[in-house]
Amino acid sequence: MSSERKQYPFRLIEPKWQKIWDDQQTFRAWNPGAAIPPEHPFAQRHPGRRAEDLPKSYILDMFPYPSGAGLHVGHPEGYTATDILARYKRALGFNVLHPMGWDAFGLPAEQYAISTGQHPRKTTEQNIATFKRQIKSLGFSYDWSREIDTTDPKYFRWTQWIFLRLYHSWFNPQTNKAEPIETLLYPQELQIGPGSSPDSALEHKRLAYRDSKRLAYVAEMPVWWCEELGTVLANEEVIDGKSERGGYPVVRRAMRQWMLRITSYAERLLQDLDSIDWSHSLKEMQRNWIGRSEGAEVKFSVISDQWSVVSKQGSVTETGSLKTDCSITVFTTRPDTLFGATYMVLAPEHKLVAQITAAEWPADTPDAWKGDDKSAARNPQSAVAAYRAYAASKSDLERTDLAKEKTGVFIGAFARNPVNGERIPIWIADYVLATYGTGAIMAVPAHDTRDLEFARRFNLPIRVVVQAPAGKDSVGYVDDGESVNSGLITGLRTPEAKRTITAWLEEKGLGHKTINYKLRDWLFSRQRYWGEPFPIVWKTDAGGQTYHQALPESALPLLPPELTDYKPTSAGDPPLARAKEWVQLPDGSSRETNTMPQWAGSCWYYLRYLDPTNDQAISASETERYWMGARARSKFKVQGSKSEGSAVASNLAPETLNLELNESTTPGVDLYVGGAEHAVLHLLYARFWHKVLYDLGCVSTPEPFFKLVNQGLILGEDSQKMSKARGNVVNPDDMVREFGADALRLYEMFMGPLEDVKPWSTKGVEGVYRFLGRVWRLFVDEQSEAEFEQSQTVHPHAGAELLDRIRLDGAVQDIEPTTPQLKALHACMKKVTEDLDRMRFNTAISALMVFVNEAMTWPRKPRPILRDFLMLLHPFAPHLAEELFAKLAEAPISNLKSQIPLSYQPWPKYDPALLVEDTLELPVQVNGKLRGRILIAANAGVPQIEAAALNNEKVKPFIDGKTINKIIVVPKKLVNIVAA
RNA sequence: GCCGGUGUGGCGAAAUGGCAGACGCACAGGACUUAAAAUCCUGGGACUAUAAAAAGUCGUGCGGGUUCAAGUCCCGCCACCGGCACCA
Repeated sequence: MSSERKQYPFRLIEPKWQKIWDDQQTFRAWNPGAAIPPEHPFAQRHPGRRAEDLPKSYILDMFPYPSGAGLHVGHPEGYTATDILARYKRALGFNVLHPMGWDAFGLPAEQYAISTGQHPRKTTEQNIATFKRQIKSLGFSYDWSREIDTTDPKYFRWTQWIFLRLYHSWFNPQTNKAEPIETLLYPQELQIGPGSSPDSALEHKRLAYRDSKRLAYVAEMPVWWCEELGTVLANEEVIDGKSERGGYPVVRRAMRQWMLRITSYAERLLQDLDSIDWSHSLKEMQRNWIGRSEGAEVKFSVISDQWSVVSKQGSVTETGSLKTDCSITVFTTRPDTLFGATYMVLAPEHKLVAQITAAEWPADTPDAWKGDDKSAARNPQSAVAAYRAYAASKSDLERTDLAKEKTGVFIGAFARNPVNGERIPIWIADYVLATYGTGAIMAVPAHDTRDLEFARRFNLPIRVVVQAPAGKDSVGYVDDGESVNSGLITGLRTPEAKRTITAWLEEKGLGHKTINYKLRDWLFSRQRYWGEPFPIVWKTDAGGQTYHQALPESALPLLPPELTDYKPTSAGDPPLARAKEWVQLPDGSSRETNTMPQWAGSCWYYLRYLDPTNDQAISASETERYWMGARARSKFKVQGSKSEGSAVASNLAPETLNLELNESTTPGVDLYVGGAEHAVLHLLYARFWHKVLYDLGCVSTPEPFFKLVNQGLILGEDSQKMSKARGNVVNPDDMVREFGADALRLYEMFMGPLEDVKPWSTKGVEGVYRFLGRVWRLFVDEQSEAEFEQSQTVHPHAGAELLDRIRLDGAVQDIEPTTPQLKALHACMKKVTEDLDRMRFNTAISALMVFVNEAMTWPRKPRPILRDFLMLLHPFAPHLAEELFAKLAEAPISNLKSQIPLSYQPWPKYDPALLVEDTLELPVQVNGKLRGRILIAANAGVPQIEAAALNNEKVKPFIDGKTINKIIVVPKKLVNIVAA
């Protein structure tokens, strides 16, 4: 291709316009109250108006991690879609915020630093430079004055600030929101009586209580430690119990970790999905991740005849008989099956296991119940210890491997079923997770697949308590049915049975209704260098107890120390621990050495774009309320929900703002586009932080992203996922060099619907490139272009000024358009406008092609028509459109009155009257099959149409000799004759 | 297993319940050219039939249904893609 004649001189055109946009700051977005220079296109388009007088549109891309590999063709897909809409919205008269930045903390730069000693900042800067060059070469209309970088201390100062807000807050279940920790209410025994001064013991307890309630709190949590690599690994970096890199063994190690209390927000995160316009599948993913389930907690009392306390080493330290008041609480979604509970299972890690395990096997305990490790089967305690060691050695992945057979050990103890007093055995098994519910279950083998599998293996009783519908086996039946053999609920349908038994349990104090979530609190610390340090120090009190304390806001940003070695210490401390002078403070306290995860910076970046240089706040309140649509009360339809959502977005007084309310003003980011890989984590974390900031009055909307769209993955030409290994990676730089940025943009949008997965085709790029060439030839004079090319050969290093030698085609004239020409234009306007509103870029482009195909046949081309066409083209192919628009503007023409740049010209409005046809061609069907066509006046009446249809020569043979039962005339669509 | 999505020419794809395949790619034929490239024009779902045309039959993963009319709506399957996965 490179040897071929170029379709048009995009290599001069594209850099030319990119420079003009840069110099002019064309796409700078103005905040409320900003002084807008009168020469800026915004001021020319909207003379005398302030930024806040216009409706806003916040169009956001998921910002990239600037990797060393550079941009991928997947990136420009979403970026082009948002850029098209940003340009379209600008043309519609919106004040558009369309920013870009860098999610630049992360592992690759750190690992590169470990192996080369090069500071991650250096690598990061280089990668950002590459990404920025590549993104700029595509001509996106970003406001680069708002560029942010999560690794910039001016940025992460605020990431740390938000962490402090989390640290200084608790979740008040009464108000269902976050509040400053000062409002925390202490339980009776921790309250300070009036006038009395607290002693240090009480003060210590109060501190511990307060710390346990913070939204950011500390807990011992297991992490993966890889001895060989000398580092801690993330879950995703551990494959089958080995490190992803190098395949070295990893072990679970308990470490002190920072956690964020996202679980407090589970219900709101779930509920508020109904108020935002995200795809059905994405909402479902979030719902599944949150995993709400309603059920009951039920208490089972332990009736062990012998009990004992076992030390960590496995030896018995204490024994006795019949420990009373010891009970196990289980969570179940099926309290109606309580009568079918024939055994119980605790997670191996359950706290009560040590306490209730019997010293000796009860008489008649089958050998199979004593565990697979025969050497440990001599008594319950050694069997339990062996099983717990076995379970602990397995990775999460192995533990959840469904294919394997269920394992477990009877602990020699029994519990009493609260509904029927039955004595049932207690087991430990790793199919019960310590982290969900209460870490203990009642097993109902007849109506739970897992319990059934387990019961069959160990020969435990299976009792049917729910009658399956006729034709289905009740054993293993897990759906709703009718309760049987179940005392007071026998005969009730499942929902009723649940209610009844739960009420009964509550009355007896044996249980209560409850809601459980799969969502876990967020493990927020990483043992890494290249991340935000925690603004926390550790101190030791007089009693030798350590406790944490937040740094004051004035200490922010807290910079990471300079290091030469980025590996964790041999003791397993994070790399920051190597900087002893940084860690140890003069007052004897020491700094937290963990860092925040990469998610931290991306949790709130969309708020920083609003006011990126503000050093008093994340963003000024007025600015935040303008861009986030604090006053929006737009009614909107939410996909998949019957009710019409009403987003009353603000908890602030709207009267104080002087905003123009617009129908389409939405609360939060108007459009957020990015990959589906962030469907759960990033989008859930960001929603969580946003809600906390909302509770604390820092932001004015409960949700950050109103409308969200996932662009589909772009596959290689072989329809396989693009990867270096497969050699099917397409580099955007190559495409821009060969075909230009406009062609690349246009192709990415023409491939198919934005959200679909679709394979790349370089031939397809050539196709749209040819289309752009046809657009070019529609406008320019061939002779002058040939001269231009000659002069280019003579002056190979000449710049864009050579483009001035190209003249408009003589057929382009300032003449009255003909009716067919107007029709072609307005049909195109209608289609492109409607398709842009629905984000159907591929069909909008096809409408542009249809127009050009027709316009190519016109002997004379009216300038006003071509001018409007360029408006339609410009969001898709902005460089070419600008260049041709400039050529058109060289001579004054009727509808080019002002000097407003193309990027700020108003969007053309189509005239429906022009699209009305006088004569229509109607298809005529006989019994639903197409048989002929009639030409008929558009205003013809039904009898006239019927007559024409019946008299059509093509139709006649199919109705001759038949009875005509009915003629259906669909106005302007078709005629169907029903005959027999 | 559960949840979500998608199945339409050789390929990417279009089609408020109303002419299936717009637009593009690839392909074929033609014009221009010494020739090629580029460009321009023409063709095209499959099958039957025909010298050609006209024409007919079938056709949107499979099987049913609703309807004058179904790619589109309903019921039951199948395949593929994505997510979750012992969550009680």
